[in-house]
Amino acid sequence: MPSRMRHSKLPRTFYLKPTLTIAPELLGKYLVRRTGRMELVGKIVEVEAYLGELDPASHAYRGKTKRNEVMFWQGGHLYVYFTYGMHYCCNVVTEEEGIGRAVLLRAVEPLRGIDPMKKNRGTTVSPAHREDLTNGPAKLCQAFGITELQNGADLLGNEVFLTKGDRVTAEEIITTKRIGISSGREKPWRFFIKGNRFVSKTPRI
DNA sequence: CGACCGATTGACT
DNA sequence: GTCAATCGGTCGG
Repeated sequence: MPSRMRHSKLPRTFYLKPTLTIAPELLGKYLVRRTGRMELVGKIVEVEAYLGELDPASHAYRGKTKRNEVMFWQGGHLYVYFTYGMHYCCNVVTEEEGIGRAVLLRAVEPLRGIDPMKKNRGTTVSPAHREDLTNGPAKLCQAFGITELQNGADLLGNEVFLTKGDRVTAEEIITTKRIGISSGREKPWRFFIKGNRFVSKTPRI
């Protein structure tokens, strides 16, 4: 595929579909982060869907609050939250305005800007293990310089956005239960690319 | 207001 | 395998 196709920004309509349709479609898409002259790019390899009022594990389960209000914006915005007193995680907001649903980005494969990603992650990252840069939701936010300042960012803007990326076939997609939650455990709403070494570690169930 | 805990990570036994 | 870090959100009193 020509590079200009892979790097064409996803349109608003992509984000307005049902969340469980969008989640697996996000696999293979490129996450692009621009800061000044720097451009960081990673291919999305693992995601989880959070279905608002239908989902006790979702921040939006009990309705809109100051913290989760971005989840209720129109699809195609970035919802960033702070957790464990030290980590940020980012989500792609989905569906129409007023519906509190989103897809958590759990892991990406670094494609461009590896050195600045290493710098953002700090010296604890071994150079021998490139996957340690972005194989977890908080790791990828740190590597991409995503913080509360990017909460509410429009994915049709130029600060952070998604592009068409690489084609991923249905046969390459594995569906499992979600990770690290205490309610809604049974829902098979985690999706990742089979065999990709940048997928986060799966704990025993 | 106090207590509990989290869509995690990294260090350590 | 276990566990501390570290603080905002949430809920009960």
